[in-house]
Amino acid sequence: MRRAGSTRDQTWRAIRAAGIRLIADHGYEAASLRLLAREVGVQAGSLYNHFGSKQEFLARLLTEIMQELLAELDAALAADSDPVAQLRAFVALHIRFHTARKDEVFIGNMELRSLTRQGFKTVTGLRGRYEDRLQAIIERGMKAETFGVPDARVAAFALIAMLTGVCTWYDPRGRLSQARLIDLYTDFAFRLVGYGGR
Amino acid sequence: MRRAGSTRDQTWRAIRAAGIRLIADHGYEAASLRLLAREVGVQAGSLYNHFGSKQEFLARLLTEIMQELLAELDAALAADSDPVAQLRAFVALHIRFHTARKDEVFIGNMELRSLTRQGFKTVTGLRGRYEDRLQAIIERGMKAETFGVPDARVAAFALIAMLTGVCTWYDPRGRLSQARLIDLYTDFAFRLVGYGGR
DNA sequence: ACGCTAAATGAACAAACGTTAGTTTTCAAT
DNA sequence: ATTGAAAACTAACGTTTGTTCATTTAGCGT
Repeated sequence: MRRAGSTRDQTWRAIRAAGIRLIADHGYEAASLRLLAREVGVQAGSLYNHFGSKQEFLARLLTEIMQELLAELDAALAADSDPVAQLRAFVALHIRFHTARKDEVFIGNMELRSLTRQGFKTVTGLRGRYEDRLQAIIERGMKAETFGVPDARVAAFALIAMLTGVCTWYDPRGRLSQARLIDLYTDFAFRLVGYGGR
Repeated sequence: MRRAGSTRDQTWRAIRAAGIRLIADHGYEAASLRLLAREVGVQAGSLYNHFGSKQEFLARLLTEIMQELLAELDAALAADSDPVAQLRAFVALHIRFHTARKDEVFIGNMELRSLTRQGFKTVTGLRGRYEDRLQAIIERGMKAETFGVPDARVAAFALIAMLTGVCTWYDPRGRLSQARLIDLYTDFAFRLVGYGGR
């Protein structure tokens, strides 16, 4: 039987939201489909109207998250091509995304190993492009002699790791507001790339 | 039957090593005891001669890892009480530990959510003490006016996240040696805390 | 208004899971 | 050399897991 007032899209959004929360809380393997179904208010078998397998579900979640992050980044970087402005935009976007949607990026970082080869390649490919964006900003800043780092690739890795760390401890009701966090980390970022004109 | 030439200690070390590798590769939930037993060369039931439950096994692994990290840190910091020397020692130890024993720290960061409340409290308690060490170094550096950061706690978090990131991409056979990494990250660390005399 | 499709149900599947129990063999101390 | 404890084996247990299937019902385009 089909339930009254249910559309494909509504149910999918509920599945997606519950899936992200459950996987973030317990991990992919420990998040059972029966538990997921209960959270959605549905039987376990019904989930297969919305995905082909649990594995495909995970791959879809992670891929979509990375695609959204990358799309938002490109939108944020389009406004200004100056490396200083772009680094500022990068930090702001990254922190905003990683605090507002911490569960999603959390599983995006944690559950890569739960993917099969194909999904893994897709998601790490997207992640690689994200890292490349930052590396390119740093390199252009060095060419313009406004930034100075000994190794642009490692600097990009160090920066992203530093920024991503917030999603492991950030608490929306905590001591620091999102805006304050962005200020702090923007400062750290410019220090890291050796930008003098702060 | 007991197997020829086997002692409690030998088997335990094999279990520990295989457990760390399997959990790092597949995650705690996905690392089954039957697979672990096969890697050790033993039957699944035999594992219960060495731990009380899978959950206790994980808690023991993570606790020991954090204890060793903390002990090595305290040993490294004992040599010199100067904040500059101590920050240098902190970075060197952290990178060395996180590259040499990357699987262990990897699960130490990833599998916290798989612990029950008690184990979780123990491990995060140790981790908190580790973070406090770094925060104390930064604060003493600020009091001496050799360091300058807007928020010592966030700076400590940012630093640790930055340094810990290496264990997600470091490859012993890759472009960068361990020594080179330490140099790079030491530089980043001093930039981050605003140390002028580099 | 009707009919087709799509979303749900509930029951069942085999496989894999953590764990326990009883038994057998080796090690180490007497 | 004998004995008691320790470490391994085999076998089985009750759950839980992801997944499938036939069936039922609601939504939507014609």
